[in-house]
Amino acid sequence: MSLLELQQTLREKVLETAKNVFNIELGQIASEVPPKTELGDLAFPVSFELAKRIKQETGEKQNPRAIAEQLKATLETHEAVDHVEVAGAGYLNVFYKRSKFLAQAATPKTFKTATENSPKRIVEHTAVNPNKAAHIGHVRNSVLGDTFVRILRANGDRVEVQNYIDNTGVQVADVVVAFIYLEKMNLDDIKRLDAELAEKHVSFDYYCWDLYAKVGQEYEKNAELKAKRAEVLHLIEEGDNDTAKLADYVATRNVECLLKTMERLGIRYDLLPRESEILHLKFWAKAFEKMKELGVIRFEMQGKNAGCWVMPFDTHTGNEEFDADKILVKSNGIVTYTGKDIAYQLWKLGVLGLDFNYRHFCFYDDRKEVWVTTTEETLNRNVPKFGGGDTVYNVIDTRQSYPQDIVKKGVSLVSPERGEAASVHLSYDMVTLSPAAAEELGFVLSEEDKKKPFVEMSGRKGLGVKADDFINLLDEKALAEVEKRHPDSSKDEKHKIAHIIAVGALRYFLLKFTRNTLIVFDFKEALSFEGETGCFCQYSAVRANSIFRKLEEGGLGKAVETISQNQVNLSEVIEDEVWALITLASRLEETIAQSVHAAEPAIVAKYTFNLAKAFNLFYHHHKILSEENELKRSVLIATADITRRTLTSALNVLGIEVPERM
RNA sequence: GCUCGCGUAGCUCAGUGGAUAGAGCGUUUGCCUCCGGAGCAAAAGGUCGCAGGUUCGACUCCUGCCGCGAGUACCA
Repeated sequence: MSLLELQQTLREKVLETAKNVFNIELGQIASEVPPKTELGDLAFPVSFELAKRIKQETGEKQNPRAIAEQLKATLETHEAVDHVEVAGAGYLNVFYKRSKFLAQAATPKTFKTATENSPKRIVEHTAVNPNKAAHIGHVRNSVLGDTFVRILRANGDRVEVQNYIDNTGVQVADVVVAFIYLEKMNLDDIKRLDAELAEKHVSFDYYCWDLYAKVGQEYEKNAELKAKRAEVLHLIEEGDNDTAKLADYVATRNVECLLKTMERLGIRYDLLPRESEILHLKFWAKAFEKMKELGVIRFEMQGKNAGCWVMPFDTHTGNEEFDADKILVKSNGIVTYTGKDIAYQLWKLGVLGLDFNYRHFCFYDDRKEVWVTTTEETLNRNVPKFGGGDTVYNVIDTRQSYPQDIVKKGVSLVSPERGEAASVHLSYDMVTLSPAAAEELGFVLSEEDKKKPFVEMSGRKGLGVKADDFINLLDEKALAEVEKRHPDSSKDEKHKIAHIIAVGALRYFLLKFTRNTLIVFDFKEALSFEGETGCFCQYSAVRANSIFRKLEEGGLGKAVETISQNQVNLSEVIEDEVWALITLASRLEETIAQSVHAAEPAIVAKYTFNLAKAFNLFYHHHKILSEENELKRSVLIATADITRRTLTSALNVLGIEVPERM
């Protein structure tokens, strides 16, 4: 029986007793982990609630402690429970049978795995405009999304990962304007440039990063150039012309670069849905039709929105300056981004009534395939079934909460049976720079900016820490540390270890903050390998593993056997501190469930760190291999094994590997 | 104006209505006769923005206020 199941059984026992003894239907009751091991393993603060209910229903006043005493007996009948104590004003504290618990935990367990019938979750994340290199703010999105994907999988769900490519938007148009009018290049020139850059080991997306910043500055002083943007955008949207072909090349190359960057962090995708297909396959027309039919949107005959199709939004109150309704189709007949997004979301949920066509985009090194949408009918019959999620999670920053609310509402009006709950905006706050960090990067700040607590990163200004630059910095720093400790390892080995550490540092740094915390990026903190870091967690696991390298052959098996044969005697040997570690290490499954429920990856990150910390404490207090009492030694070995397995699993859920040594 | 988020130790942040509010960093002081010091231990540090309310019990829920941020485009 898993810990979760045990908790549920005990909860039900309490409910049952409340009904039988006091004739009270409690519905849901809370259980909690007591603040200290000495206080037990599971607590029910249920007697307070019961006392109130009894008074309400019978007028009889009962002491919560007396109520707890009566509940105590039934819980103690459970085979996994050692004893129950009534504490404080009426807490019901349950103590598990330590030996039985340990014997069971000593056998390795795996996560639930998804089957074809498991609910399908679609997670859309990354969605960097394909016109430049990704910066650290984009990485927060991807790491959050990717980690949530891993959390869902560990929870036994079926997951599809999408990275939306806005290949026909203004940001791509800006870079295309720059190529054509500033650099005076055509498609062949760009291809030549691309080859030259490759020789110089300059990434195409880095070149575009600078170009994008350059065109942003040019717009400021050149109105004529800025006018080109609308013209270029129109040509790109229309498709089937030289400008659109050039734009497609630029966007595709940037996507290729992006996928490489993300692969360095262990982040992968199943499908790249592109805006160009949403346009050309007329997804919007279909959604528009449905929305009109169902009366979800209305055509404004008068007022300032005359000639537009709008969706009423009643939770906001408008005034002269701001409108409460959201325009989906402009008076010139052009659909807004939010409109297109509703169509895309309907497709993700499988209720649009249209589908994309798909073609191969690329393979990862292990031959896992990435697909991209296309307009042409595909001959390939082995295309996976994309879309049609039971739940769709959109990882998008919090500034887009309003349009996301509109999308959610629009979709639920078109498909009430799916409702608003099927669309989840997994929102998060920005990664910004401290003014000092921005100046460190060589940016000249205005006096106004200098006074601010943080400066927003801006691709348009070229202000930001590029993802690859930062990963390189972490790689270098980690390599220097590895050199110090393992000068004799091979060069490949050292690089490999350094990179695992670098990825751990970056991912953990971005995951330890809860989603709605604004991160002010600090180089020193983000580059740290000490304290609450990924490295700390990896280090604990590596040390745990090194115990088992030194343990005699078959030592672990022998320890487990000793434990299962001596269950009765174990209780004396399992002291509180060791027991605290065993129970903590048994809570990964529960933590993952919580994390899914709250859509909050930071919960798993915090858990992992706490487990690593608890292991270090254990490690310093016990000499495991030299322990002379065989029974105690077995307990220590089993505890270390449970911990390292859980720690490794938890880190993997965070997308962090455990190196052989470090 | 309205909507949403935030305000907790010097700094950066955790904290499903429950027991004495916790970490990391920083500061001070200890710990390698070793299964790895990228570590461990101890000390100092708090009016949980303010004021009411609900509750047996509030950092947590409700109301009002103060401060900060974001959104509120016929941009994407």
